[in-house]
Amino acid sequence: MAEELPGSPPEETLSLWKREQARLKARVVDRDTEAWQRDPAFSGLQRVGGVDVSFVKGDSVSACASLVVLSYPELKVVYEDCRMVSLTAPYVSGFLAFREVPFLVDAVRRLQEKDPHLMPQVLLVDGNGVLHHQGFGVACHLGILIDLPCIGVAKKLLQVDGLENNALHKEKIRLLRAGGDSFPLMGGSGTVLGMALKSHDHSTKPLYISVGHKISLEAAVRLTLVCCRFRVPEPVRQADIRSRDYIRRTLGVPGPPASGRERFRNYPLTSCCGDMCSFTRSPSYTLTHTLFFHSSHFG
DNA sequence: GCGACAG
DNA sequence: ATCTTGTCGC
Repeated sequence: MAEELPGSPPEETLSLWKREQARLKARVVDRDTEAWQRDPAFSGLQRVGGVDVSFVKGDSVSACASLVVLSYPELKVVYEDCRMVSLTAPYVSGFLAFREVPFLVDAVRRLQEKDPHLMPQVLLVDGNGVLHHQGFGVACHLGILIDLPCIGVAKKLLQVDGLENNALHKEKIRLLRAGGDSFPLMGGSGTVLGMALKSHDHSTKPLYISVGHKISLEAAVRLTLVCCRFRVPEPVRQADIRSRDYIRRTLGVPGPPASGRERFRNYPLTSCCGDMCSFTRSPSYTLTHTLFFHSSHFG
């Protein structure tokens, strides 16, 4: 049975979360640390990872966390890990990591134990890096916890530090001509927090790229671009597709194939997900994740 | 009451 | 995030 998730955490919890973000933020490295990152052709780069969490319709707790690893430059999937999980924290803008990151860390840990030679050299994360309220989005958070280069790839502009999706911003987007065109996202302090990137010649909406950990913004944008067959870079796109498929296979098609709108009529989700989840976490999300964070570092 | 709101 | 079918276009 799925636990109830509060609509919004108490102010005290948000305060703890902010303090944790501030503490971990000091460890972020926003420059290139690997040789391949400075190479014009990324020679030396062989594996790029992508992570995502997809949700079960009508259930705020059940989700599928996925990690995929793609070969570079072929962009073929060489590793996939999908897992049903029970989320313990609600979604709060600015605190996405506290909802999703524990399960992503678990996935990376499983890879480390099962196929360490397939460990990606960089991870593309669905969400922001330093382009964030506290300068510490989910891509930074994950990067710090697993000590791997991470890139924040957001599909919508997070309006922080004076950044606004206003008429001027939309005009700048309109002026992006070809795939690869971009413009900097300057925060109020004059710092470049990220880049708006047209990832495809015929894509209207840009991607919002920011540094997660152990990579420069320039390399992050350049790598994202070479991973794009479509608007969303292939590692993130494959993680998304496969996690959604996993949910469909697991919860959506228990019986003979039905047709039309008959297929996904509110199946009893809770019965099956209890068995699927090997993680049973504390019902309270107040301190659980913070404690979990301390105990997780390797590599 | 109104706008904002990564996933 | 998710709800949604076909359809127009390269």
